[in-house]
Amino acid sequence: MTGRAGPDGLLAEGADDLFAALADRTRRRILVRLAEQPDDAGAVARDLDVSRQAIAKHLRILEDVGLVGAARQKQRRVHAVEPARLREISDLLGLVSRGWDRRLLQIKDLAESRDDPSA
Amino acid sequence: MTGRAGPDGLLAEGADDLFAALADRTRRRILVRLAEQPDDAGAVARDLDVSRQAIAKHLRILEDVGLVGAARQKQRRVHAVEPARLREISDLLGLVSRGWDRRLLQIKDLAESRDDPSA
DNA sequence: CCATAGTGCAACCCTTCGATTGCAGTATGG
DNA sequence: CCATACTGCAATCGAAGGGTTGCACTATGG
Repeated sequence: MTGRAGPDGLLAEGADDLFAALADRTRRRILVRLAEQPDDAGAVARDLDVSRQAIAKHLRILEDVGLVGAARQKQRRVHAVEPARLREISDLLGLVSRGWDRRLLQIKDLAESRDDPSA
Repeated sequence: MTGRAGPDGLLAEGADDLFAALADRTRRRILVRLAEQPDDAGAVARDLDVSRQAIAKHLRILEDVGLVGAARQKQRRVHAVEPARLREISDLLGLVSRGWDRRLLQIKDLAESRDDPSA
């Protein structure tokens, strides 16, 4: 996403779409469903009890951020979770949290000094 | 969140609120801002060029999911990022992605066999 | 050739939610 | 006691987005 480690990764260009994609419960259900079994939109829709078109929209979003991939099989479009992309994300979050931990060590002291009633 | 490792963590009860909290760009900006410097709603609002009330709402949400903590200082309410909670989240995501990686090794083979044009 | 099952696009409803403004309450400091 | 600077709640506006239905298109398989 950035290559730089630290809090600013959260504000990077693609971060918005990525977090937005993950924010929807139905999309997360789709991810879990696809992790169990790659399938086409219709099959997922039947399992999750949502219309095929709604699932298709979600799949489009998940594809756009690289969380799932798709491949044509005859007239079907079979979708599957993209593990590499997934790994990327967890790594990013790891970096962010580590960066914060580092910063927050100083900040904690700082905050305590500011708590000082002498201010 | 669950204690169990694996994709299902994404569907856990609190996951919705957590991802929703992280989904908003302004809230992520607030987190970064607070990581640099713990402060009250008014100060953050001035920096981010958003109304104080809007910031206050966001802070409430961030508090609810445990991403930030607050402490009274005289009449001020000073907010700061909660590193422990942050760590929790990245750990969860790590578990999820590792779980998926494991599953997806099998799934990849499966998908490739399904891609087989002889079908 | 026809029935079937998948896709993709578009229009629409309705709920959610981010942001604003306004006002009242509370505590600090002169 | 009064001015200041916070806080907290409420009402409102507008945009975004999830879900639905409907229709046209394509390709497989009898």
